[in-house]
Amino acid sequence: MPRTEVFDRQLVLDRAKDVFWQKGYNGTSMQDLVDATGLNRSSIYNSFGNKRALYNAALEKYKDETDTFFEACDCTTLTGLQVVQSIFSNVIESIESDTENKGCMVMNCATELSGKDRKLDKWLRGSLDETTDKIEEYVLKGQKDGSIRKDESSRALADYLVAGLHGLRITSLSNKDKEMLKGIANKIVTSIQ
Amino acid sequence: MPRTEVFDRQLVLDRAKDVFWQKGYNGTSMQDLVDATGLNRSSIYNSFGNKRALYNAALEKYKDETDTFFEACDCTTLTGLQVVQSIFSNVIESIESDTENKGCMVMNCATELSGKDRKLDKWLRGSLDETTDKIEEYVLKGQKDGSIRKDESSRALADYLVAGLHGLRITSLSNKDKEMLKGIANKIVTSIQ
DNA sequence: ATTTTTTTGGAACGAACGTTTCAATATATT
DNA sequence: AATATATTGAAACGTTCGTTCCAAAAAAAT
Repeated sequence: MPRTEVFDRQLVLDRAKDVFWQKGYNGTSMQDLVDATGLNRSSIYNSFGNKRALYNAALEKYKDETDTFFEACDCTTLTGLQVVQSIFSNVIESIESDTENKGCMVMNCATELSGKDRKLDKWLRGSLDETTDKIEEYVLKGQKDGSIRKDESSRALADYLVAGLHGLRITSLSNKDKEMLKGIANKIVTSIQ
Repeated sequence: MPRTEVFDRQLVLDRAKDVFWQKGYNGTSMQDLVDATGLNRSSIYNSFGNKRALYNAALEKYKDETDTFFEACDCTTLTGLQVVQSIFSNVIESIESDTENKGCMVMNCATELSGKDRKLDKWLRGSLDETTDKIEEYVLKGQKDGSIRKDESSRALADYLVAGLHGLRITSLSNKDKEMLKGIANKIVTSIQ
């Protein structure tokens, strides 16, 4: 009996994600979202709740895609170290192609909104933990195959690598010199060998 | 002949800085600034121009204070490595005392506004270069006194250290576990020896 | 003390904000 | 085809936005 939504929910979320990603939460207006998604205001409110709920959904989608991105770097034929290396070089490539300087949406979220919303803070912490878990897997793999040093705990090395990825991304917002970025990444990766 | 300003310009800038630092540029309203500074709207516009000009002035003040903070870590009796170590431990202490999760105002600025304003982008790049210059001084000092490795260029090591500081700060927005942060910092510092 | 110049207080500006309302529309089900 | 139900379009909601205006107030210079 109901009339069904005429739009592609994932596509709309994707468009909303892009706007929030580029402009930030406070920098994005409802009108921006109407323009970007092509949806009417009512449809947005009816289908997603409000601005914040749409932001959360867009952020979640971003996170899912990042996870997929990371997983794509894993490959059974690679050593743990090589997986880590490929993550860093893929991040550098995505930095290079980020001509609008959007950066990482989760990091943007953390700098803009952390400490203001308990639930979001929890989400951010969970997101960081999940990313660290994923990286730790590759570290463990490397420690088993001998490509990564065993004198430091896999967790400590993963924490270090994740912080390194963060540092790389933030630095790249102000300086996109590829050789410099590759130098930083190389130094990070080398120090877990 | 003119009537003079009755407020302490530096104090007002300091209050404005705190608000922008905590809420971000887009998250701060003119009313917030009126409330925080105690100045009338007219006085703000008359003395600082507009919201953006006040933000720029507050950001500049923040940067100056950060530079002073870094310089305070330098001391003729310390080796270059020890200076770097003290910078990292001081940053961790300032992270610990940042209960509101304000983070670093320059990094907040970069994630929120980079890629949107040519002049600000240039400022951000200049700020990063200056910080890197400062750190490079300490690296050079360490390379001379033998506390820091000489097989890598002082610039490359400085780039790496600055990225590490960035990574540490971003990570701390989601996870304030001091032992973890100290572990990351220690690993960064160790890898320049 | 008067003049000159700038800052101040407070109201007001139009525009944009996030959100709500409601009638019109469209579609699965009956 | 008729009915029931959810989604749309468009206008409007009250609020807040950044900014401007202008008269009143104040202080240095005459």
